[in-house]
Amino acid sequence: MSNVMPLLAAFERAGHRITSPRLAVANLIAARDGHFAAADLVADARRDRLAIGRATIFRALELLIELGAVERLDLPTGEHAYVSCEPAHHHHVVCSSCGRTSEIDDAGLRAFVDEVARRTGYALESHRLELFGRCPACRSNGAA
Amino acid sequence: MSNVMPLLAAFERAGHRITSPRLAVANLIAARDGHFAAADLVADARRDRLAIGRATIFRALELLIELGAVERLDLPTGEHAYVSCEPAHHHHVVCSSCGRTSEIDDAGLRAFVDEVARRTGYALESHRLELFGRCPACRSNGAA
DNA sequence: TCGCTTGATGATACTGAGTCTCAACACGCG
DNA sequence: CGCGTGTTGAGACTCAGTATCATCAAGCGA
Repeated sequence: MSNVMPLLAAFERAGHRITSPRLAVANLIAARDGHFAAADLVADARRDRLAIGRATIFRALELLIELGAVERLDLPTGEHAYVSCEPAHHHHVVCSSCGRTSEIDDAGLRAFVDEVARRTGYALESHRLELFGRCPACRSNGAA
Repeated sequence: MSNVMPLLAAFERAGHRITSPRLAVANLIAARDGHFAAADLVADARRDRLAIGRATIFRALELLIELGAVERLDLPTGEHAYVSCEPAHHHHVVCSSCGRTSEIDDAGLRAFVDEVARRTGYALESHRLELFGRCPACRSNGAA
């Protein structure tokens, strides 16, 4: 459960209208804990009897990704998932029990990337890093 | 262009038969430079007039992934791709021009992961890291 | 207020990756 | 030979994501 505001702000900042379908999608995303699939949003919309087309949900999602307010991640299983997040470069730590994510900033990664560049001779442009494990809450719960 | 042997060895080690379709798939993979999509293999097989079913290619690929002789990676675009590689924990540096990959071992990542675990309190189980950039060859070529 | 332009929407068809099903086949073994 | 298990290929299917297109709503100038 996060806040809708950053999502709406992202729309506005980029000069897109905040229409009622977009607001609805933003609400659905904000109401979600942890990562979710596009299909989840579609299901949520249907559950709530929202008259939002599938295409619209995908479009809103795509827009938010482009604006950096939502990020796409790849679970260890190879599935794609989405998370709403701050629009700054960072990485995610994903709880393999509850699916919640935490964001982490550099934490020394920069040095690691430089080291790899030095060793391989590549001019590194971007990277993708995702960490998976059990979050503190799930650990203390001992829950699945 | 890599070697077929490790792929065949992976099949044998796990007690799977090296049948002619599997051999063919291994050859197609070995003949590939850099990463490839499953569809590429299907196309290659067709081009070479090989009588191999689509399903068989996917099955062989799945098996090789399970055995660690092939890894699935996620390109920055969100597409899935495969690369053949050593069956040990490591990460890939992918050339964004030519698609070739290099493998890197720890290179200090371990310390980084520990640091993240310390900061977030997560019990980290696995991670996924991919780096993208231009390889030395492409850099000196100035080629696209 | 009318009417135009532009962005947004929703239904639907489509694509493409990957999976599932199932009947047929091939090997190893008694 | 005849059985059992592992493998195969064709094709149907699923599911995420995209493309098409006619409709609709908001903003704006005349």
